[in-house]
Amino acid sequence: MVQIPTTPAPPTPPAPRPVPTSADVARLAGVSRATVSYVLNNTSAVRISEPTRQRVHDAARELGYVPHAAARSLRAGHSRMVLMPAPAVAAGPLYSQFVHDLQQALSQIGYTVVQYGASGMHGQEAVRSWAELRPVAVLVPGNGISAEGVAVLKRSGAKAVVVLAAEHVPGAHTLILDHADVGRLAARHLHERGRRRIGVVVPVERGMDMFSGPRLAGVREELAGTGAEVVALPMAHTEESAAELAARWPELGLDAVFGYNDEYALPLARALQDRGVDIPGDVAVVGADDLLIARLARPRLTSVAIRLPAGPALADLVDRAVHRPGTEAEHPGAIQVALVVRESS
Amino acid sequence: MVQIPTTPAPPTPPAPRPVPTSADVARLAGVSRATVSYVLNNTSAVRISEPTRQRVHDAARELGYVPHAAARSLRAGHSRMVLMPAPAVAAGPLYSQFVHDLQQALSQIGYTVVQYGASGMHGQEAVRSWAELRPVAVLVPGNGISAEGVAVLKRSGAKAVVVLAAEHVPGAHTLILDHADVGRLAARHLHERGRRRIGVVVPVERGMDMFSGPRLAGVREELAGTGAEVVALPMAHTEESAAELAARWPELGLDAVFGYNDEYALPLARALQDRGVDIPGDVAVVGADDLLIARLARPRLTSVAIRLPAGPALADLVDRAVHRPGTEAEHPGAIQVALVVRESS
DNA sequence: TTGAAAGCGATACCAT
DNA sequence: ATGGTATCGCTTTCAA
Repeated sequence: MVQIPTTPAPPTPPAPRPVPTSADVARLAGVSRATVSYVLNNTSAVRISEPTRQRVHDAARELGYVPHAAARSLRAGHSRMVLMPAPAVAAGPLYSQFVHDLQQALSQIGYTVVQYGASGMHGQEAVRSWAELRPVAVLVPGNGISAEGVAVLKRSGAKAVVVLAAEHVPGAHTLILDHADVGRLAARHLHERGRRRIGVVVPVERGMDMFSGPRLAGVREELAGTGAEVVALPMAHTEESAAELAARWPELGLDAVFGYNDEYALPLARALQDRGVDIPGDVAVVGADDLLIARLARPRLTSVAIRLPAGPALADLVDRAVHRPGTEAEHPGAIQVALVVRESS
Repeated sequence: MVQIPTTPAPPTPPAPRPVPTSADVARLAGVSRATVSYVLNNTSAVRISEPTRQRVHDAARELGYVPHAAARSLRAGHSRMVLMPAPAVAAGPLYSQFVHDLQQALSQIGYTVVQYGASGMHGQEAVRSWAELRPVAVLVPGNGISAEGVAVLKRSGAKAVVVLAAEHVPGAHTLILDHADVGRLAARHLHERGRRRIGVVVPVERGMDMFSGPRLAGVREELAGTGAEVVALPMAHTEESAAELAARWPELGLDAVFGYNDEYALPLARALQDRGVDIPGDVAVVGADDLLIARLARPRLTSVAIRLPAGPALADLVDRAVHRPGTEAEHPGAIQVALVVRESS
């Protein structure tokens, strides 16, 4: 038998029938692509006869036609996409709720929220990958963007850049949230209650240092010069890690602890109680984020509440910024941070 | 002065300098668009002289050029985007961690995960809006998609559709997770412990019924014909709602409660204890999701653990499906659901 | 080594 | 009432 060498007999894989385009619909309906576009978009500026409409709709349904968003927005020159880079750390309850509310609110007014998970990129590289998607607005949670980054986004067509950061970022609508304030508030409170050797939980989970760093720094800053001592306490978000830390308590000799977070403070408080430490008698405990679990603990946990902006308000800010690209430096104001004193301190 | 009538003097709005394109870069560098593409993509099939490279790079930097992802993937005919519709409800800790891990794992192997927040759409309408983005794979958490939906996605170019649902969805890789099983497991356990009047917390938050319905049904089903009674207990995720429910306890006369979730079970357990109810003496409590807080409660909370697939494993499944579009009906198997007995029951 | 040009899919102007 | 066609930004043959 003779093998034909030139044509290696293409194995003809399952023949993945190509994705239908508007041209296919037009062909099947016996009309032009323009007509297809008119019909499917209900263009009011042009009248299409009812029979034609029907034929187009039938053809589209038969082929299972779905328009191509990229092609559409390429042609249109804009999109209604609001991009939020997904955080490097698994979202806590506070942030999950925040994103969810914002998403709802933005959907209401016609935007599409996209959480973009591009882990492993940093700084300008990350910013550029966001800009490639040409979002109409970008909402950055955390200090991951600089003034230059904002400029890149703006030049790429973003009408609004909203940043949640400790300091104002030029060109962006900055929601000021300085995690050092959280630490300061907790430290001041503990100091006022007469505590002088204060531990600060520092999560060992990587990516968390973005928040834990400033919080610890805030505590240190607040207590500088008061004679009070500050001890950093590395801890993982597990029962075991909390138990180990509690086991070392006698040698640490602390009379208070800022637990970074309600989610870290609580396991530690539990572990301490299990070893016979009285809260707040022997050790005062303060958490943060004011989660529901803080209220469920016994004693109820004192916590630093962070009042993130409500979804509709933030959505409205984005919407206004999109319509008035001029108002760049509008300061939406600082985020409220407040101590909620309960029984643990 | 003579006005040229054909040009109606475009009002020239604030002149938002148009977004620079590769053509602009080419112009500034004095080369063709092709050369720009070669240089910026480091095309190996073609050699560009070092001086030219430099000029192109300089021009790109000067203009702040960022490539247009939509145009790129339109031309390429494919993308590496894995789309996950954002759930209608704020994500709990279990799901947040799951998404985060999966995102990390997919990023490792070159995919981009996008959580798409298109609230307010349902069924086929929602599916079509996902298909418009032409993702290479779609991962649907929950029963929000049918066999027809999968077909639409596949026809739109999706190589893999992974579904987390109670029943196998034809055409998709289905990870079977029947929330009724969660209810069944809890119910069986409580019945074995001799409980006969069993309450089931049903979250009032909207969107939650997607999971609470099956869980309640599972409890009912498991106890059908045993003579045990089942009482649905509407409750919000707040301390107050839990307290109200606890206040009605005497008239309810229940000896056990399945709390839907650790996050609902715990506030209720607390409220009951506050009213002098002994756990598990008077009332047995079972939660679900096996969160850390279940272990922190006193007594420690019995919980139904749901072992979601690990990020890397699932990422690998997606990757294989993308490369072998044929293996459509591969069953990744059911998700493990297991009771973790602690002290509350 | 570089450039001209075709085309990806959809839309909107201008004719017919 | 429809159709032809230029265009959006980019990649990639094919020629030069």
